[in-house]
Amino acid sequence: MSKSNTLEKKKAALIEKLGVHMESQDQLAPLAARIYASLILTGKGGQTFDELVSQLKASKSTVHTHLNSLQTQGRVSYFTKTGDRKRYFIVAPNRLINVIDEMTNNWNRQKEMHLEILEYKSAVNKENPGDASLELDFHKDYLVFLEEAGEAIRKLKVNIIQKQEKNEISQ
Amino acid sequence: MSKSNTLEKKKAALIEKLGVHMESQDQLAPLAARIYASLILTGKGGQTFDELVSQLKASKSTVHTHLNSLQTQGRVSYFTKTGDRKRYFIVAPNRLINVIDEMTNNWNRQKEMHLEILEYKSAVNKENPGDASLELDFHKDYLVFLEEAGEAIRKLKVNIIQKQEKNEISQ
DNA sequence: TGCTTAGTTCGGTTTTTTCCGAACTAAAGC
DNA sequence: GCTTTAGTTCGGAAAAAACCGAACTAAGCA
Repeated sequence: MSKSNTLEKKKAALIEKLGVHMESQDQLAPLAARIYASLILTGKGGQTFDELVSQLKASKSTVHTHLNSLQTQGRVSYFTKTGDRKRYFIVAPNRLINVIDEMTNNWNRQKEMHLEILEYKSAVNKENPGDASLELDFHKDYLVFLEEAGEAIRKLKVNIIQKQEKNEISQ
Repeated sequence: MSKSNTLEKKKAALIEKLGVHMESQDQLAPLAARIYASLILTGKGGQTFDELVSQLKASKSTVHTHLNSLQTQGRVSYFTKTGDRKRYFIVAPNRLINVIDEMTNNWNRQKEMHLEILEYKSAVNKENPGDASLELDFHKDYLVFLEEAGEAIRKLKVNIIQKQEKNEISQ
């Protein structure tokens, strides 16, 4: 707990920077992003409700609401210490795998959208043959891209899981 | 121009669906997402300002504002026909490459953020040695992931460009 | 020169998001 | 049983985003 003043300031500045970044990146409300950023920078030790309230100078109710939604989103979880009623909030373990999964899910949704668009466009082409202004190729290329990007990420996921398993054994 | 009523309805429904999807995906205002969706479904023929206004039942000013920002974002452009003052708005050519570039830029920004976090965390560790609660590994794994994902996407980009060049020659 | 078409600007309304405060609950400790 | 701690709920204020209408410009043409 002997953190120097400079480090406190550095942390506040990084919370701000990370917060702004994640507001748009993860579509979080400003304060939700700050909470999440703070937990990232704090690590496994976690932060209590009150620490977050005072550090971020926000109301209890707002911190509460955002902590809740962060938890249902699977970004945040907490642990307790026996004989201590406080909750210690932390970044959910396995976040890296979650991020990867969210990314692939997202790409799958995009794939479905483009398939549906292709369907619509070929229906239009059937009524208006010889038009060829509908750029089917764009969507086909996009689909190939999504397919291959997904494959690349899937391989990375396997690698990461294997690496994690190895680390657990050697601990 | 002899589009059947069923197709019109199908288009409206798809605009809606694509619109909702892109509102969150690309952080566009509802109407901006509808405009963009409509242009995607319309293809190279493009749509005029007035067509968009009447199809989307929105005000000229709103359509104008959003068309403008879509253009500065590089998502939309337009062409004109000689002797016709109207502008025909279309999805910007080369969108696929743009999307890939945006993705890699995004990942680069994330890399910088995580590097900065690692820097902060090792500064903390220097003041508090033997703590080890700061999970440096998470960020290191994340960086590896971003690095390799970026590499995979870069290869895809090269493939797509080569394919496009081949197509242009054979046309 | 006046009229029409195509697009633009700006002030302000509506809607949505974000946040807060005050009152409340539930559990532990004295 | 009363107090403190830790968290929760809910009604609504404040701020931000999205959208609109009316007045305006600029270019072509009658």
